[in-house]
Amino acid sequence: MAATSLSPLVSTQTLKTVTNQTQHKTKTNDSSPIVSLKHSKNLTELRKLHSQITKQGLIHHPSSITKLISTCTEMGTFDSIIYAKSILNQFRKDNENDVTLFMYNSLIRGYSSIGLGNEAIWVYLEMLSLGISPDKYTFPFLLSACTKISAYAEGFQVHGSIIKMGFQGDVFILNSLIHFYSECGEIVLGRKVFDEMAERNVVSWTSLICGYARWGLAMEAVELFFEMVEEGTGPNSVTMVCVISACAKLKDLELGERVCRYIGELGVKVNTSMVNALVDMYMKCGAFDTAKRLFDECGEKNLVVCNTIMSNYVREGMAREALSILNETLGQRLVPDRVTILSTISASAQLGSIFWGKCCHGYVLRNGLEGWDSISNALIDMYMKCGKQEVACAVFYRMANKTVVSWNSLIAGYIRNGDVDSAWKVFNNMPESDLVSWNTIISALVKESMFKEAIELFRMMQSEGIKADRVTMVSIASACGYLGALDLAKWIHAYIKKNKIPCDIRLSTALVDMFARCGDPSNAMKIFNQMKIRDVSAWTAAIGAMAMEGNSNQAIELFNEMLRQGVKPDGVVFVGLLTACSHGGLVEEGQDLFRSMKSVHGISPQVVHYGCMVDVLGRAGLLEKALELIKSMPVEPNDVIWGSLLAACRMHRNVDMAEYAAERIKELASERTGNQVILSNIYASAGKWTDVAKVRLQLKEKGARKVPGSSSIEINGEIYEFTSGDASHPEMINIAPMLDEMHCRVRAAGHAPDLTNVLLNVDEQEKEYLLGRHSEKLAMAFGLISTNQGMPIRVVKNLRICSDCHSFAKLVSKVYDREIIIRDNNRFHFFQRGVCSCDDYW
DNA sequence: CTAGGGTTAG
Repeated sequence: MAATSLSPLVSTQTLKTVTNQTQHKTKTNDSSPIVSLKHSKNLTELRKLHSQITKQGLIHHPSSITKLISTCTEMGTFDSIIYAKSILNQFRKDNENDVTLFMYNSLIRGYSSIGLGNEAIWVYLEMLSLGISPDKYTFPFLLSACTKISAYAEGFQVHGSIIKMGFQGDVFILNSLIHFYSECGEIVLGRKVFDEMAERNVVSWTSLICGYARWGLAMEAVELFFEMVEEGTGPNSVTMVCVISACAKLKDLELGERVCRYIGELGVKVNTSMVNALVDMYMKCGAFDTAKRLFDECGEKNLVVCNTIMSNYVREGMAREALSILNETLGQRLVPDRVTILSTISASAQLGSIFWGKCCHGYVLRNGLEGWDSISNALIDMYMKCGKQEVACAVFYRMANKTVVSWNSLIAGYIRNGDVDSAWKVFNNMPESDLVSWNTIISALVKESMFKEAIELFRMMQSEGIKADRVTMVSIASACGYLGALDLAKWIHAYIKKNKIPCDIRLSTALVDMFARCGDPSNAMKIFNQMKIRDVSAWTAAIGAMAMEGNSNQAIELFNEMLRQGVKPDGVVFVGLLTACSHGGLVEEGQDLFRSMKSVHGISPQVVHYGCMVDVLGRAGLLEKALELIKSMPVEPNDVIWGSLLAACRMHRNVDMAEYAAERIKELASERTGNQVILSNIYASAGKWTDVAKVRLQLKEKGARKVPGSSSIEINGEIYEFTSGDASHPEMINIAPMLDEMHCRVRAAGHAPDLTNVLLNVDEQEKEYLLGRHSEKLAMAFGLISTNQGMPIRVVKNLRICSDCHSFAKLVSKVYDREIIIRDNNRFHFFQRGVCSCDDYW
């Protein structure tokens, strides 16, 4: 008949005709126009048809309603499913006894397909209330609904009903159960269902493999795959996609290629999804070339594979490559979606390209993508990285649904742009902070040298119930290292062990560095020796530990061992090495190493390396040689280089060369004030007070002040800080008498104050007083009264120790029979029985 | 009933 040949895109006019023709048959005959409309994609037409027929009161047959409903639900759009529900509601009002199970099954499936799992469950409950029992088709739909909204409790109840109703032999239903449990993270329960199945098919295996892969049990997923193949179940392309993505997660290329051999052997159909999974795996395993080749080989690309390769490039920091893929995507006339744009925004952020960033933002606005929070979050990040704080804020404040990530991106952005105050304000005002928020702010404090505050925040974070991870601990270890607080260091190490925080190469390296800076090289080396993999940074930390201790030979030995193990040196490790040489006075070795940089390792020495060499030569008193080296530099020497020479001149009291170096610094019009301070020290040492006054005046004009000397000491886990001449310290009542006593006893032992270390041109008595109140002396005094005999005293000083404090500390160690350890900004000084480990050479 | 691409901190 004519009705059955209706095309899906039939005109309204035709519809009317057809409807009129078949009116009288509708009541009794199932072959109504509705049947042919099943393939219609047009809801408007369906609506018209439906209202027309109902207006005439013609449709009352349950099977016609059923077909109408299933037609709607198969369209799978939001509107069509809502419409199907309204048809059912209307029908039920008049003919409650005629509603069928099939109608409900259709609706449950429909709601589930558009993600409205809750509605699906409500429809199911309504069905039960009408006394209609579910059948074997109901449960997969229902479980899929529960899966979509992670309705664990409901799904669990459904499982109960399945058993009660005796459906536990149905493969379809059990597969849905496995899928449900796997998605909800209850992989053990999924496995149980799987194990108890009498017969399994590909979907059973695949669902479980996917579950394992999704929840980080990638190895189990791959093993299950091999088991499946062994048992004789052939994988399909879905299985392959899952297992390949598991290999990608494992970053195991060899395993991935082994898995891939089955594609050919078992004749699995290769589709675009599989190509995509393969490209992703090769990228994640670092085989960019293979991935790119595979990508290039599939002539017609789909959007997903373009997105895959792009996002991988972005993640690896290869923004240029990502943008070239975008070009190709557009060339294929593919329309970028929000994932494409997300990667493009990140690429723009990486390049700091405000041009690309603005293009993206425009595209987002034109296509109404700003409602996706991840897009807006990426925009905030991008504008921050391009230095456009105001625009980033504007995007942030326009967001209707800000997430933690939005707030975190804002905080990180402020910090990147040096506005720690704003970051702090945002952090305190955000509705809920997560681990990332805390890590961001803690690492910012460390960068700002606010170490005590960083540790305080770490403690606060724990009292808020947020568990630290290895990122937190890297920051905290580094803060502790700068504080030189050994007890805290040991506590941190124990904390990591106790809380089973996984120690990756970064954290281990941070711990090595921490113990090194806290003056515990043996613990530093213990951790270093336990490391399974060591990169250049790890070796550098260990070498630094030896350098700080003044154990230069061991530092060089470590370096040689590193080379033997095939680790390629970089510029940074040479800084540590050359520093070690200068501390140990190893001129020959330093020169050899310096030369080997270019000739053996192909590393061109940077300005900083020349600076180290000037130190090496200068500290050995080879001032002329140092000057020669500076003059031979291929690049223009900067203020740091001249500053090193200046420092050497100070040590060897060569005023003429010091003045020459100072002239060069002045020529460079440097903003750095440290050199001026050194210069004024030299003049002061030489007794040229008028010159000192001149330099200090220059400093004043620039608005700079000498960094106040400060020392810290850790007593019973508490860190006490002292600044030079600070009389207001709460502990001063106890410290002052102790200090007096120390001065008396030390003077009796032959100490004469070295007044040249005092800058200010004040009278002799005043100078002596100021010198006697240097921060390291205050800390030493406090250490003596707060610790028991036999306990070493550990002090950390922010500047280089002055020569008076150095000889003072030597005598204190002798008179009081105490081991005194002072870490200045350069190295460790171990004072024992009147001698220092640096041999008075620093 | 089963599948693939995504933002933030170090």
